[in-house]
Amino acid sequence: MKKGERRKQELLQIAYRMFVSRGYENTSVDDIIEEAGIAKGTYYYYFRSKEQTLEEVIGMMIDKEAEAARQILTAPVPVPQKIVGIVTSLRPAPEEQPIEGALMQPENIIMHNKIRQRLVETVIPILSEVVEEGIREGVFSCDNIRERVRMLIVISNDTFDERNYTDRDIAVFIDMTEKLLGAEPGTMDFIRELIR
Amino acid sequence: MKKGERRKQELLQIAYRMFVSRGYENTSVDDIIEEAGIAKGTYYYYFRSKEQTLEEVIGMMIDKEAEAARQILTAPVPVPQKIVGIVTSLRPAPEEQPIEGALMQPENIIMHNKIRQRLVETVIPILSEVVEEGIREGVFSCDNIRERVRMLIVISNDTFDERNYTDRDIAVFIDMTEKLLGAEPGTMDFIRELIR
DNA sequence: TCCTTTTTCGACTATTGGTCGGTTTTTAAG
DNA sequence: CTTAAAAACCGACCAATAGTCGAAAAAGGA
Repeated sequence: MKKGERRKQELLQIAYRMFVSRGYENTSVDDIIEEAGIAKGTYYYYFRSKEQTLEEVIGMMIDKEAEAARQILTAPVPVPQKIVGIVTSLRPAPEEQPIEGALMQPENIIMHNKIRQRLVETVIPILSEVVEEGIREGVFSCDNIRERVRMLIVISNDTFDERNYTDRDIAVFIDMTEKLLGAEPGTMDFIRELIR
Repeated sequence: MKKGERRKQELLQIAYRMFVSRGYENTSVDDIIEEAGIAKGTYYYYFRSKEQTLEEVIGMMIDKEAEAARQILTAPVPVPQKIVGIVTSLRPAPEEQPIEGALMQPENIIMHNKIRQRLVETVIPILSEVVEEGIREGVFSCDNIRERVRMLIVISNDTFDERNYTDRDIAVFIDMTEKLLGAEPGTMDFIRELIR
């Protein structure tokens, strides 16, 4: 009765590895079952479809990211650093599986989008807490926190994810982050150091 | 020698209609050739692949959007209105083919992304001109125009595309647009009227 | 042991994007 | 008009792929 659970975890791990390294589209169910050494029927005993597998794999990833974010939440660092720390941790599995050259960016839009979508929803509340902390401390000053946090995530994603950003992109990002949260000019300048 | 060109345009039109109404993924090459009344070989005489068809279809759409944007560029309306006019025209084929309920949003990520990507590149220069015009007029005041314009497009897309936005989303969007371009508070308030 | 439930198997199906050799139609030159 | 090359077209065929299904093996009690 628990052998099944182990099997499922095993399949999830294999699928995770293959999805991340070769992309969701470029991984066939046959690939997965070959790697796992099982038959087609067994795979579909555990998953309703290939997409459901992706959904569960993403769930795993999200959980990990969220936990990392919550970790930062209680860390003894200044609020602006917390913000940036959480936001920059949103890049899906950067150190995890940077196998090969271009694997997470080009055609893997489906997975990428699904991750981003669910990540946003997960991280908004966490990030909102940090912003509220900053407001209490007087570092930030703004209303509509959740909406602003969402926008922060969006512009961060677009600026840094899968794309060559210039110094000017960074400058605008810093400027807008400060204005988004109502921080004093210069508050977020330290971002420049972190990136490069 | 021009019969071929007509055929190709016809196929492009059919593909466009089907991609938009049923989604790229949910449209098979067989669907297209059946609708067109031609054989498989003929289709592949005109297109290297299904994806190339999508690419060309998107090209058509982009051209239309870009022309509409350029139209607004020379229209006799205040600069802020121009900005909003162009930005809100970016939603791909809203009035064109709103067939069925959820057709452009759910799983059509691939097409959606490709459109967005190429649209951004096309519209940035046009929108930048408008912003420069606004700067000359004294309505706006900012540097790094292209980067800011890009960000404007991004936040606009995220706020209004495929998602339920609240009054607070709009408030934040207006606020950030003004700050992004260095406009006086209130300059962009008219957006509220346009939307609703 | 015997019956039930869980797990596994792999042959089979349907759909899909794409290929290929050959046939018909157009075009234009002689 | 004849004819040969070029353009356009055809549809059978192929390979890959997600997903199905009935049955067989394992595992678990009673």
